[in-house]
Amino acid sequence: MNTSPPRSLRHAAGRPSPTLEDLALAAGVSRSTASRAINGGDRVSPAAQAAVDRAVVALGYIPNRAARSLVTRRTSSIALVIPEPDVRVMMDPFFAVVITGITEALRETDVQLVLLMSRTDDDSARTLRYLRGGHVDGAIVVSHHEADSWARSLAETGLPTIFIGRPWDMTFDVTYVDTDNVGGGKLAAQHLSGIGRRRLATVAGPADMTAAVDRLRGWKAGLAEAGLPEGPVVHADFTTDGAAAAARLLLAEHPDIDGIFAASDLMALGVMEAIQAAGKTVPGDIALMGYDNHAVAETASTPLTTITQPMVEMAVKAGSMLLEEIEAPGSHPEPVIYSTRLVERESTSVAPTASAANA
Amino acid sequence: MNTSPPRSLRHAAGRPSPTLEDLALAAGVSRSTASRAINGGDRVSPAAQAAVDRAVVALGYIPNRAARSLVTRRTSSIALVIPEPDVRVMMDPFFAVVITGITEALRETDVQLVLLMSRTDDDSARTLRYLRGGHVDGAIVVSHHEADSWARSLAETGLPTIFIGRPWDMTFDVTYVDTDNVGGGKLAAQHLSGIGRRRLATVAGPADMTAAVDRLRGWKAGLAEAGLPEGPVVHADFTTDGAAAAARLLLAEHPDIDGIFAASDLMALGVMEAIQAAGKTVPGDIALMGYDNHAVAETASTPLTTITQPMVEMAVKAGSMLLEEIEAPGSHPEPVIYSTRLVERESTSVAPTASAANA
DNA sequence: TTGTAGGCGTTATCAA
DNA sequence: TTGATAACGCCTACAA
Repeated sequence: MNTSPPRSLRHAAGRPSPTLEDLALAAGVSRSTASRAINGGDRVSPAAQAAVDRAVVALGYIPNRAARSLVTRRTSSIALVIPEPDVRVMMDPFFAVVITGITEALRETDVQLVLLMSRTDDDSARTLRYLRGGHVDGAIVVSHHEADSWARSLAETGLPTIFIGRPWDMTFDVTYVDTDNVGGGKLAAQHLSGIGRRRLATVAGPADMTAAVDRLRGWKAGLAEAGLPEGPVVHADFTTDGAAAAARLLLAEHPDIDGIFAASDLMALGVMEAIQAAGKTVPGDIALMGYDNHAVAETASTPLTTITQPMVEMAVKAGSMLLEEIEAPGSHPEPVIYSTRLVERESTSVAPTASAANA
Repeated sequence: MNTSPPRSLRHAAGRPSPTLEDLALAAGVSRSTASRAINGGDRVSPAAQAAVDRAVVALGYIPNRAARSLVTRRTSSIALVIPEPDVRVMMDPFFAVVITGITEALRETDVQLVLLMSRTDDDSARTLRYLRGGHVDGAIVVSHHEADSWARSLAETGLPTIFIGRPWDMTFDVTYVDTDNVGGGKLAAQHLSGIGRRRLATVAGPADMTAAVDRLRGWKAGLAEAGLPEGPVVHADFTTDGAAAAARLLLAEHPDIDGIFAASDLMALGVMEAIQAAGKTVPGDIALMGYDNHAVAETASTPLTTITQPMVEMAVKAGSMLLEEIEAPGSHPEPVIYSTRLVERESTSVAPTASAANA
């Protein structure tokens, strides 16, 4: 097993940065006092504190993280693990939101975010090694697919970890944040049945992703509550093209459908293509719903009714929860679930609209 | 000045990980031999190497980065600096591409990517401190706005740095990668004039971003080459809504325009809105071009002719260039410019098409 | 080829 | 409140 750096990095020779020793000298105190002054100023006289503060700005002193980390066993950095083999999925604004939210949570901290993308199994092994190596104080995992066993792997390391999105393997009482996908799916069923549609179908997401499964579960529950039959279910891969193909089959087999719930806005776009290709209109013939309140939902030729969820808040929460768990190890915070909300647009307006002529 | 961590992170107490000492003991060699065996195996006998290798797997040994970094002065990590105050801009797939590309370049390396997003001036100061602190071996800066002075700041630190996108301040002979925005703008002018459009206008990007400025420069040059007048120029902020507003003004003032070049696909969408709101058609009345070959260009109600650029390659290149510069300090690689290519779609088809009836 | 010894910059312990 | 002093885990001359 090769534990050496595949490539080494040499450092550009520059003027060496001042050390704590230099700082203490300049401030006229001992290293210990300087150290204390720098770290919160516990048990240091105002005079000494002032002298050190002055020296810090004078010298442009910046503590050496490696040295500090070596003795404190803290790295002041956390990892964001993205076990996403597919580059296209990475394009999903979701990740931008997650990164932004976590960064926001870290803002008042000196904690840095290191990005761990593992696309291959090989990557995963390296990522896990990195995580176990104590190189970060905690991790946030964007959990998606059934296959990845990050939950168990990380539970075993004891590293403080927060999952964004309910992980598959719940046997390790992992801490996570999520949106109420079940509730969102139910909202969709309630809305479509509420506007009088009766022959409903859904284009669900991949069966190996919790978000997709939960939305489907909520959808079915909502239909049952409304006294409607389950109706046809087809699965697609959260992409526009995939959904278009799935919807074509769906429409061919069930030409009388009058309402479709697509489990994502991107998929709804594909479904809309298929509907129009079949010579039907939205919402005239078929009311269509998406999910996510993605930017495209608003700009679509027929703006999409969709489900919105507080993604940024969720990501911020994940960040702050991780910080808490790092500071208070052993505290196992409860999972946090954010509720979803319906956003009505033209694609489910009760009466057929002018835009239906688009078809 | 407070150089202390605003919040501290304590570590969960776990079984201490094996040290080099433990490894050496288990392998029956000295620390130095173990160290050498781990780092490339220079001057170590096959027997010793084998013993160490065995011990590594047996103990699950992982080198302590902090300790290693302390003595080697290398951190095996690089920073991606995103000086982007606007969250919405972060949603641009551009960043996903950049991150993916850099990660790809780092794949065979043990170098980690740390993300430095600085939205406020305060953030910038902290980011800069982090960079100067020697906490990373190099940095990649996504350079966008005129205001940020990262080029100078980083040049002063001597930290190996690569810019993605030509920086504004070129007085410090910074190394960068970019796409040929001038060439792309020229392509647009050539194409629109080539299909017979004569009264051309452009919705340019923000005047404080090099990409926007360069595209505009190329556009003007292309018009000149084609013997056409410069035509009207309006600026927008690379968003759909902003472009829609700008285009409304443009169309009101110049009702006879028959071709528009929007400096991004997202902006082209807004322009299309404005055109249709004005009761005109694309491409019947006005041929419309975008830029970026963004996913929306293909899915737009009238698919957009646009300019494509090898963004992933560019990002990968940035990563590998940085690694090179880190390994060979002082080598100042030449900037690399990737060429762009036209992608023809319906929005500039010569003859008016059925979709023109969309209006 | 191997091992010994010293030091990287910081924090933590403990006596003053 | 202060300041020696000893780690922290690793690499690297240097000597063997």
